[in-house]
Amino acid sequence: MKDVAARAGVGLKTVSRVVNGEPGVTLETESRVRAAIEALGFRRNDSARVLRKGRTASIGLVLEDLADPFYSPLSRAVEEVARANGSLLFAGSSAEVPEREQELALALCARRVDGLVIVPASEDHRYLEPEIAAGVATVFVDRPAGRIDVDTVLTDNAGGARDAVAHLIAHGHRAIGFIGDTEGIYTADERVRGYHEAMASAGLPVDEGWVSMGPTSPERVRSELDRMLSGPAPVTAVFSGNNRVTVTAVRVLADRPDPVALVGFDDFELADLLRPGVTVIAQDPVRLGRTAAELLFRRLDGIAEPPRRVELPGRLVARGSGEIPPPSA
Amino acid sequence: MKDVAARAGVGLKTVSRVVNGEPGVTLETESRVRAAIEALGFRRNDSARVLRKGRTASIGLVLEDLADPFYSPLSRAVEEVARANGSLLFAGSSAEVPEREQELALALCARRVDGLVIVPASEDHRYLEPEIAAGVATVFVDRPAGRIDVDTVLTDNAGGARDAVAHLIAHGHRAIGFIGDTEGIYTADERVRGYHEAMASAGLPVDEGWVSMGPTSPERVRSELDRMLSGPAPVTAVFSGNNRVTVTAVRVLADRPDPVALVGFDDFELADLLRPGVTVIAQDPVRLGRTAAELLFRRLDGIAEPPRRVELPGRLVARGSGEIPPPSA
DNA sequence: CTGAAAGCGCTTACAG
DNA sequence: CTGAAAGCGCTTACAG
Repeated sequence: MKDVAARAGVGLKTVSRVVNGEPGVTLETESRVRAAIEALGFRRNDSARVLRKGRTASIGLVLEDLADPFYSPLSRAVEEVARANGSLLFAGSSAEVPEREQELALALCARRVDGLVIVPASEDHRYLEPEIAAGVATVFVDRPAGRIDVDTVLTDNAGGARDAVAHLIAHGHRAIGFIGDTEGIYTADERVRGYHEAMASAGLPVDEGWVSMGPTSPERVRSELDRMLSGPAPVTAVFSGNNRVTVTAVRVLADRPDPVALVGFDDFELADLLRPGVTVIAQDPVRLGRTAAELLFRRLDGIAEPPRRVELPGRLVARGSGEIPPPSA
Repeated sequence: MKDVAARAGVGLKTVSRVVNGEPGVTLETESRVRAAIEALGFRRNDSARVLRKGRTASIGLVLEDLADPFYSPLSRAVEEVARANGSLLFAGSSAEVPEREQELALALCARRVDGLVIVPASEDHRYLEPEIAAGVATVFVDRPAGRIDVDTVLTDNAGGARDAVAHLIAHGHRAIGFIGDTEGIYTADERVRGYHEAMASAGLPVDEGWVSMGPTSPERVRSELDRMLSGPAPVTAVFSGNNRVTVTAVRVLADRPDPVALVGFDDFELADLLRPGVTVIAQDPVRLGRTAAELLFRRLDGIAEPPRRVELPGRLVARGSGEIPPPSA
């Protein structure tokens, strides 16, 4: 910038004015400056700009896995809102490792992102308190924050799970299995809670072998399903706790001679093309992401109100697999 | 930092040393500095650091759509390599709009990203020349750059398309339709080229109604398929040009009374669970992303060699739909 | 082991 | 309409 000013024979401030399109520069001066910029291949350095201005016009997104079919539309929605607000997006995957979430979030804060959208992997977010106090707008999405009070956007997981299980009960099932994600993950805990509530409110007992929480690896899901479907108190229907479990469940059930009812949490592409179509509780990842990002930019616009908690409903989509009656019926 | 130094009663440089874990500080001094950092809630500002150091330890990724099931694993792979190299990732979607690609890429350069991984939406990338000259490492992936010579990582699209069509020919088909993406998109053009080459090398004529290029919207794909399957020279097999076309094609063919052979470019989840399973030419988006990012960091490590062009093979995965014989056979 | 000075490339507040 | 000075928060190169 100094070189440009020298070459154009003007002051630094004048170059700054031209680069930023500010008024108060003669057309002739401006064209001289532009020529110098061109000749020198000048490119403004936004880092220096940031240092003076405070705002970086960038936000950070920390989630579990950028490649997950549930989170990638959520990311895209956050990106769109950022774009509409003139911001760029940093994105990082925690891979469900608490230390990695923290490392990412703090690295983004050190870059002075204006705000942070977080799908947490950890349970204690007090490490963010100094950042929030320093003005970093923060919104949690899909799962709540731990030990701090911030804006949060969630799906009604327990409600969705209740609907799923009630649907199976309405179709005549009494022995219903649940295969969920690892205990401690908020959504997993909420969904198993919804399962128990629905069974209880229908007056149905739950055999201890019917509920299985753990990693969503195909191996585990397959063996747990096989166990539930045979054994002393076999289930006649299965509620799968998320999209990855559902995909494996579909594979396993396809190999069995008798049809078994299935409802999955989370929708997925082609669910309607399988035979039978897969009945699901659909979340709306785009709306989750959009709502979270909009909340973030409201804060950045200076809206000061107590932290909000927004809960979006799940939606039951019946496609066939959830309407299969129990064998005896 | 100044405040911390004052409070600890040391020089600025000593604070810097403690913050950066550099040697040459007494344990006692260090603990005094740490206490001051704690008390003042000090957070290092990386923007200032960047201003001095040159490197920002961040790279940018510009692609078509972060939520696309093909690009989201590619993004994740780029992110992993960035992480392994201590870099953060900016990610942005061009939505196939050339101006948006350019706007994003230049905004990232203004933030002084160290490097750029680009899935281009435009055909002329000379706008990047000043940036590249200024030291921004740049790698193109999935589609080549236009009018500049840079590192590029591609799938062998024409080769994959030839394999797909040859496979259908080997199963007895002579009237084979192709539904591709919009003309002008590199991968679309390469795949239609492969289609024609395979037909030609088998000595088969191509009816002009058998090839259709355009948007991948379900409406267009459906109407074009219906047209190709009826009319004067109906096809007995279809080669679909990408994952979105394939998904619609599966839906359309499922509604038809007679089985029609189908091979799709790009693999997709659950392709094996459909009846029949869908035969595809599988690309490896993770490997594309990883290779591109590794090439980028090689450049950042100072490797100076002529731009490289890496081409990864596609892989035919036979699952049933591509092995359906023509009706007369 | 420690620190004062200069500077990275911009913008802000002010004066002309 | 234009510019010189100060400063954003760090690091570099040097001296003690």
